[in-house]
Amino acid sequence: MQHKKKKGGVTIKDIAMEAGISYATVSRALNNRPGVKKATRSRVLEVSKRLGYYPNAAARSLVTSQTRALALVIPDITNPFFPEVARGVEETVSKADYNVFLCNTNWDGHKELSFLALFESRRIDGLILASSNDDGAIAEKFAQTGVPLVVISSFERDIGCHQVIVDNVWGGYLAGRHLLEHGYDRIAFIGGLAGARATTERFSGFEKALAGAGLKADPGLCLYGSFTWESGYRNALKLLALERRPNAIFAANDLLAMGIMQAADELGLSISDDLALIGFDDIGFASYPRICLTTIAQPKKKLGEAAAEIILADLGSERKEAARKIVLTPELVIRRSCGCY
Amino acid sequence: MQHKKKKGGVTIKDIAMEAGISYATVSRALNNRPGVKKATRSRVLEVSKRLGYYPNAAARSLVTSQTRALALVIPDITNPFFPEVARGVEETVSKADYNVFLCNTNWDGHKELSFLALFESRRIDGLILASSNDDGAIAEKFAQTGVPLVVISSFERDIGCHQVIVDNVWGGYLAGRHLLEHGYDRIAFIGGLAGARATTERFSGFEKALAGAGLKADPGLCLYGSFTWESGYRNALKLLALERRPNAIFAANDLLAMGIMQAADELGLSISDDLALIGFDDIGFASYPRICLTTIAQPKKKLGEAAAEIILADLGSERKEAARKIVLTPELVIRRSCGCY
DNA sequence: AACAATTTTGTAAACGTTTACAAAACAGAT
DNA sequence: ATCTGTTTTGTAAACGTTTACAAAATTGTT
Repeated sequence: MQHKKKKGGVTIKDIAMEAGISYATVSRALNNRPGVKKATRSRVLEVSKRLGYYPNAAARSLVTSQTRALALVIPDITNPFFPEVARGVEETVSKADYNVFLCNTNWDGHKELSFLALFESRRIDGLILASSNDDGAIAEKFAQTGVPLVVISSFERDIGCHQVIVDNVWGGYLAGRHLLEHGYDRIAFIGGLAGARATTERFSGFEKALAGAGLKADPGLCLYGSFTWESGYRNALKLLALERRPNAIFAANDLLAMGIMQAADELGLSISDDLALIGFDDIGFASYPRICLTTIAQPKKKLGEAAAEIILADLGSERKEAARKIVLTPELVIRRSCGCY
Repeated sequence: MQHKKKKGGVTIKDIAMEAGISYATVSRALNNRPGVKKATRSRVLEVSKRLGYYPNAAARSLVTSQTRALALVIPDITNPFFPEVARGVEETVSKADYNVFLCNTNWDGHKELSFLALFESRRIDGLILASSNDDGAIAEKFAQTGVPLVVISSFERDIGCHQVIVDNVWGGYLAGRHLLEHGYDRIAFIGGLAGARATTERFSGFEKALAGAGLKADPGLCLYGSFTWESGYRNALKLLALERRPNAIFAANDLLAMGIMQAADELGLSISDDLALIGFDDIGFASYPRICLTTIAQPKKKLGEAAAEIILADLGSERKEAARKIVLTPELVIRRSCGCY
């Protein structure tokens, strides 16, 4: 008859007992603290290995008040963009022995906010936030917790925390300019969430490009919804049913673009011949031959890595770090959908 | 001049002080333990809210020896199959106030094993494992830790832990049978990792279907690699360069199938007319109009949910639960790629 | 008003670490 | 052998909870 719970594993005291020394010394040996005799240290190491000792993270946290855990908040694990970012984060921080709680919000501000309790309770050491909410209210709440925070989305007002973003305006500009160069005169814009920075910034770059050509965006050709392909599909259907339908569309992300493709396909319209299309993100599937989506590529993994490095640096330093802001530059990658070939 | 670290937040003692009672009572009130006066309880709640109290998870873990943290190990966060599973897990366990560490192994057995230290150290309460390694060696090591473990992949030998799997053999059979019904006589198989259960089981179902028609799988038409689309692409290229090339292919997952499509496209071969194709998983993109991949659909989210529920049940019960095994049934979903339309 | 029974509260120990400080062991010099 | 200085080790407190047990307060009964 065995107990279900081993009720705690091997502790530092067991090692001390076995090695015939005090547990303070064991702690020192295990943590490579100075002032412990070589012979003792190796004996401790030997015993600890033999007994199968693993330090109890909770106990350690309690006294050091750091958990070596981070949280990464993303709005949609189902959008290939975010797993890529997550990978960048995870790989970087794991090298420094940090682990990450992946928090998926499903674009739900309430759920996002509800993670606050998690962070507070678990006393995570740092937080990387890709907010679904763009007025910065939630981010500000997170910032108030005092843990190092880096946001990988931008906000209207300055939150005063680290920031790693890609230059959405520039990306939008690139897209607009490229479409213009092709001579399209009725260029539509399909955004994600209305008011979301990813939408508005990309749009403003797009507008800038139009302005450069002496044009203005036609409000009737600018539709919004959410960052899903269903939304792109529905809005494209509307746009393409128009009397004078657009001959080019800039989509605020690739998922939207794929929805647009779908709509065009169904209507028998040829993407690139009848309708030029540019997306944003460069998710893996964009390069797929059957898709060949021209898009504004974001350095996804890099984004995660940069955010992780900032957190790590902040965690490593004693003083409070000044808020850093890193702006990554997106690039136009030309495939078929824009009608270039 | 402010200190960087707040060095611990509001504690139970602060509340006790403020409310003028002992901290044991505060603890009881906060945890809804019986035997605390209604008035006291509400006062505690009020004070705790006013002070912004969050229980310290580490301290709590230390005494209760449970962390309310689970780990989910997956081999490839970049394969849309797994985020879907992850979502099922996360949504289910979060309702019971558990959080999850997402551990991505990149199909690397070493990395997978290295997570062991994490689990031991963090004393996670439970573990859901989609192993990249199929002989069960790693899973067995995980099982030895004594924490409730549910694997969502199958192994050659019986590991003696909970298991939630989909019937790969049946899935393979469905695929083979469907292809056979179409009259294809040279059916190839492109697997993922050779020897991986996902590969071998799906293949064995496929063989069974062939056998039912008095046929045998042609070893020359069965290629292996990894579960990525690049691998599918490369192997398809080989297959399609054959003198007597196959007229149908069963791919062990959708990513592979998409690679195969790509190869066919490049060679000017029509999927469905010149080459029938069936995948496995039913990732989101399979239903995309430009893909229209006929595939064996796995209940991805369900898989995660079921695994999570088992863990939760195990965690909830006092005695050691008998190992449960849940087998989910995959389904054939017919789209274009198999030549049905 | 006193007692028993019950409800509510408080005290203290425990969980497994880290770390300041004190104590002991050792080395080298006399 | 003794002393000094250094290295190594040990003791004890602390981190923030939970919880068994003891103590106190409250209630009901007579």
